[in-house]
Amino acid sequence: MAQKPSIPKGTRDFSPAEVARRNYITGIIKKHFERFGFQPIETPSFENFDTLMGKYGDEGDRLIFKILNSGDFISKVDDITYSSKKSSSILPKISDRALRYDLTVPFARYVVMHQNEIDFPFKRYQIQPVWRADRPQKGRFREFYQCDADAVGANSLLQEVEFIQLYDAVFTELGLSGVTIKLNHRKILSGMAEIIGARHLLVDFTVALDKLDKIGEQGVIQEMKDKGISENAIKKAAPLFSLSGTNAEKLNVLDSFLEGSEIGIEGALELSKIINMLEKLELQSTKLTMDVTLARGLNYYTGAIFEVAAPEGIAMGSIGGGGRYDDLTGIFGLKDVSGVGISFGLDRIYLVLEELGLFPESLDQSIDVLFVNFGEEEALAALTLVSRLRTAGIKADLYPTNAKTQKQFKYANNRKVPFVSLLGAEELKAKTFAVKNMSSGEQISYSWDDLDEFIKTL
RNA sequence: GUGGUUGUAGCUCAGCUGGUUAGAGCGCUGGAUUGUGGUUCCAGAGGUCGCCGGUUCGAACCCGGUCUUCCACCCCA
Repeated sequence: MAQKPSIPKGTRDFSPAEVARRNYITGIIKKHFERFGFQPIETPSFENFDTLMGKYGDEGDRLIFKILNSGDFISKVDDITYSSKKSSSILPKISDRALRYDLTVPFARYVVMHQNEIDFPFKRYQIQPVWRADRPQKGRFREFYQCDADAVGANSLLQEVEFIQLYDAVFTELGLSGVTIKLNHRKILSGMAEIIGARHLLVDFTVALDKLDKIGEQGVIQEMKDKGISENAIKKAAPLFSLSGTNAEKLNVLDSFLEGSEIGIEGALELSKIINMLEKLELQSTKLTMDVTLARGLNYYTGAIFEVAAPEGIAMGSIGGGGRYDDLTGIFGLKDVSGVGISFGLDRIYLVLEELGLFPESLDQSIDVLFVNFGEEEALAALTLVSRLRTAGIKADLYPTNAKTQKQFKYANNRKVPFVSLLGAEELKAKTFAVKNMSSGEQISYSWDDLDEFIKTL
C-alpha cells in the first residue's frame, strides 16, 4: 500500500460493535414509531437540485452537497455565465442533482407526487442518512442519520400531543432519564415581535432570543441592538428574559404579555391545550418545559416547535427536534396539507448513551456458544450440534480451524462468548460434549441426546 | 464560509533549547502450559514521527502549504 487510505472529513466507518449499538437504538425507535401507527418509506439519497435548493435558507443552500453533472459539464456553460466567476450563477448550470439535506423536504416531495395513492391522514417514518457540507464538530458530521416521523393531512393538536408521547416512549425505553422536551410556538414568537414593535425583524429577534442560555441576558440585548432593534422594544421584551416557574405560570405571564396580539394569543392558547392534555396523560420519564426562547428550527415551521435536550451535564446539542408546518407541500404545489413531525438524531443519541454507559452489555455478545475445533472428525460431530443449536435460534459457531486450544479459548474470550463447548476425541467416543461457562469457569458434560437440556440453561 | 487547535506503534500517550539508535503502558505474536480463556512470568514483532516542500552540518521538534481532529462563530441533528 503506497499511501494510507482515508475517508472524507466528517464521515465514519462503523465497527460490528458500533453497528450493534446503532441497531439497538434504531430498533427501539422503529418499534415505537410502528406502535404509534407510522409506516416506513424510503426516498433516494439524492434529489433534483431544484427540489432542495431554496428550502432551507441561504445558509442551508450553502451546506447542501451538490453533484456535478455527468459528461463535459463545463463546456455547456455559456461564456457570459462562465466569465462572471459567480458560483451562484454557474452552479445551476453544472449541477442538476444534490444529496439529501434532511428527510422532511423529500417527504413533502413524496406526498405531492403520490397524493392520489396516499390515504390521508398519512403517518410515515423514515430512517436514512442525510448529508451536510458543514464543518464537523463533536456530534456534527457530514453524513449522519435522521429518524423522522411525520403526520400529514390532519389538523389536530392531538398530533402534537402524540409526538411528545412518542419522544417520551423512546427515551424511556432507552433508559435515558433527564431528557427535556422544550416546547414553543411560532405564533408566540410572532406575537412577541409584534408586541414589542419589531415585527419586521422577527427572525433577528428570535435568533437573538434563542441564545439566551448561551450568552446571557446582556449578550442577547447587545445582539438585538446590533440587529437594529430599538432600545424601547428591547425594554418591552425584558419580561421574557426571566420567565420561570411552572409551565402554567409561564403561560400566565405570557398571556398578559401578548395581550393585543391576536396571533400571539392564538399560539399561547394552542400550547396551553397541548400542555394540559399531556398533564392528564402523564409522561413516563421526560420533562416537558415551555421555553419561549426556543426559536431554532427551519423556516417552514408555523405552529408548535419542539426541541429535545440531552440530560443536564452532557455537552451535546439537541438530540431531536420538530414541529408543525402548515404549508410544507405548498412549495411543491399542493395546498392545504398540514403536517407535524419530529426527528431523532441517532448519532447524537449514540454519543449520549455511550457517555452515560447506558448500552446493555448483551449487545457485545455476538455468539452464545462456540465449539472448539479439534480436527476433522470432531469438527463434523460438533457441526451437527451447532446446526441443531442454530435451528433452536441460538447463535452458535464452530471455530473454523484446528488451532491451538489456547488460541481458540482466547478468541472466545475476546469475543465475549459466554459458553465454550469442547468435543474432542474422548467426547466423540462417548457421544458427549463439554460446556464451559466462561464467567464462572464451571464445566458440565452433556450427552448428544441431551442437547435440549443444555439449551434450557441458556 | 471565518478564526483557532490537534496529528508520534493497532490503542492511549511521553519525547528537554533542533543533536547521533524515537520510548512507555495496554494490545498483538511465541513460550512456560501438544484439551482450557480471563490472573502471572519470560521472550519477540511492530514507526515513511499525517502528507508535501523549505531553513539547517543535522528536523518528530523551526517555517510555509495541505489533509485530518477537536473548539468557538455561522448554522444545525
